[in-house]
Amino acid sequence: MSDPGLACCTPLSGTAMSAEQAEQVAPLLKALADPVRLRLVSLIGSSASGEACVCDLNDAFELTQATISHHLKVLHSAGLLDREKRGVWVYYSVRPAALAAIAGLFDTTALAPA
Amino acid sequence: MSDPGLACCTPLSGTAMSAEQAEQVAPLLKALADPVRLRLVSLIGSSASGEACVCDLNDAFELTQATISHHLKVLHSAGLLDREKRGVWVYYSVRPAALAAIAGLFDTTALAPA
DNA sequence: TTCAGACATCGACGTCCGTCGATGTCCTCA
DNA sequence: TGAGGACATCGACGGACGTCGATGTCTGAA
Repeated sequence: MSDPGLACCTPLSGTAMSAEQAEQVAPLLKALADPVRLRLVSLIGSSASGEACVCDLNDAFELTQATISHHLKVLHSAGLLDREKRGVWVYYSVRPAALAAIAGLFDTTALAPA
Repeated sequence: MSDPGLACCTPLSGTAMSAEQAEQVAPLLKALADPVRLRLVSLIGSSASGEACVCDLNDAFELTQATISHHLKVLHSAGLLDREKRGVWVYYSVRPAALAAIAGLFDTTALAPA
C-alpha cells in the first residue's frame, strides 16, 4: 500500500457506499446477474396479470424444469419474487420494493458524478 | 414440459426482454454484483473530481493490490469504468452511459408492473 | 544508467455457480 | 385409494469466480 501522508491525488471525498450497504445490495444484483434470471423477472413482470406460473416459464426456456425451479428459488430467496401456490400450480410475481431498491442505486444522488 | 393448448394460466404477454438483450445486460450486472466492486464504483463516482487513482482505492480495502487491480480490470472490461494513465499513476472514472443503461432496466416501462 | 515505486499480469488454490438426471412431495381427479 | 401431473429437492459434474503471493512492466528521479 502507499505511504500515508503522501497524497498522490485528491482524497476520496463525500459519502460513498458503506461496506455494510455493499454487502447488503450485492446479493440482489448477483441474483439478477444471469441472463436466464433476468428474463424470468422480465417475463413475470411484463405479463398482463403481473404474475406467471412455473409451467409457462418452463416453456419459455430450453432448460430443464429443475434448472428453472432452481433459478426461481434463487430469485425468491433474494427477495425479488413472491411465491404463491394455487392448487397444483405455483405463481411467481415481482416484488416492486426489491426492484425499487436496486433502482435507487443508480440515482444521480448515489453514483452519478453530479 | 406442459402440453400445448392447455393454458393453465394467462399467457406471458407483451414485449419482455429478449434473450439477446438479457445476454447483453447480464455481464454488466455481474460486474457490479460484488461488494468490493460495488464500493469501488461508488468510491470513484462519489469522489470530488469524479475519478480516483489506484493507490487511494487500495487503501480503502483490506485486500491485496493484485485483488483490487483484478476488480478494476473486471469493471473496466465490462465498460463500467474508464482508465487513464497519468505519469506513474492510473486514474479510473465511471462511465455514466454504462450506469444509465443499467438504470434503464429498472424503469417502470421495463420491469415494474405499472 | 540505475533504482524505487505504481500498477498489471501470472499461476495456483479453494469455493461458489449453472446445469443436469433422478427422485421426492403435494395436489387433484376418478 | 390409487394414478398422474406440477413443482421442489438432491447429488453430481464441469466451469467460473475471488483471493493470494510472486513476478513483470513501465515511469520518474537520482
